[in-house]
Amino acid sequence: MLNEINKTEQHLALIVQPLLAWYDANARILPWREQPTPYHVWISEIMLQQTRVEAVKPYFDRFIRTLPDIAALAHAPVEQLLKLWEGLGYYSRARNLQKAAGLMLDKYGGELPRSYEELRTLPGIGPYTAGAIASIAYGIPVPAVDGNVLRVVARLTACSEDIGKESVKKQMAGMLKQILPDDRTGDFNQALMELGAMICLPRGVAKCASCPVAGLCRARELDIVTTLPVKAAQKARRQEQKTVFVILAQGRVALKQRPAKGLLAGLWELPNENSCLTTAKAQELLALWGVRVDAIHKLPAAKHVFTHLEWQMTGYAVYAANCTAGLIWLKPEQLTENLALPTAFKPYTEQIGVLLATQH
DNA sequence: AAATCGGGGCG
DNA sequence: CGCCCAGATTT
Repeated sequence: MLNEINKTEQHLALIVQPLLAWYDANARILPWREQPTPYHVWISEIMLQQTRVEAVKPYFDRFIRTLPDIAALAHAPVEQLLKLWEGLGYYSRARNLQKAAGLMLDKYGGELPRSYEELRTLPGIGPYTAGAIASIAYGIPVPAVDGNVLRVVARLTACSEDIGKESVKKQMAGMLKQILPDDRTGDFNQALMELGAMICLPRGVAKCASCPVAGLCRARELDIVTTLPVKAAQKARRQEQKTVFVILAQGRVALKQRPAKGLLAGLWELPNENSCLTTAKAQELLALWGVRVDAIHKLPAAKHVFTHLEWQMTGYAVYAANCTAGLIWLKPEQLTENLALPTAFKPYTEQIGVLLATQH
């Protein structure tokens, strides 16, 4: 067994030089590569967790302009932070970013710590991100194993094990650590990811004809590229019914803040109920909230898909006689400028302007 | 080990 | 519609 790993390692070692040469010629120009300071590398790596490069680009630029350093991040109002993160998802990433910035001020002289182990202790920094920051920002020889790397290595070595298993990730990280070129650890880690993102694409669309290490790919030899990597099928999503209210009064719309924990923690939302209500039942609930209804009409149904959850939404536009206590009433521009709203409510929030302008 | 936590792009 | 993305944390 150990012998098998050694053989695989010797084989993998052959990719280092051609991969680096390919990276030198083909690396994308990305905002966080322009001035790869530890702070920039850190922010980009957190944003890139489970998120595509193209989606991150505009968020990264705006974030760095607004909060250019660790101190600015640590001292930013949390509402501003969440507004900068609005639409990017996995909002605990933003909160953890700020917690970690505080720790850097308190414990690390206002800088990122310079070792894998210390980075790993900070909130939001797991095995991948610690490896990425350590290697890219500080040249420390540690691997950075993300989804791209798992796919690339699984194919190069014709590994048919489930890449979701922790044991498989550790085995690959162990092999990569042995072959890391000491003088270019950050470039090597990025080159593996870049190859996965540009050439060694998921499913049946890998561009093997353009791959700098196609001649070293066991999966290609065996003609099993499209069957790799192997991943366990994921469970079906839980379905949830929702009734969402756009409640309007005196040129304002009613909002409320979500709980501090759980899904979309602390973000703002349109008042809603976890069931599909008829107009009559909706009126009863509104009465319970103290809303005096002048007019109510149904809005189109909408759906929002999360990773493990699906909202089937029905909506009501409600013209109210009063601005009820217990709800927060805002003018449309206050809403868009200051508060972070989840994308899930977009089908309804984007109608607020028109609904306010409509006579009822 | 399994569940939770967003949102979007693409075949 | 299902898969996957520069994953981490909690249970």
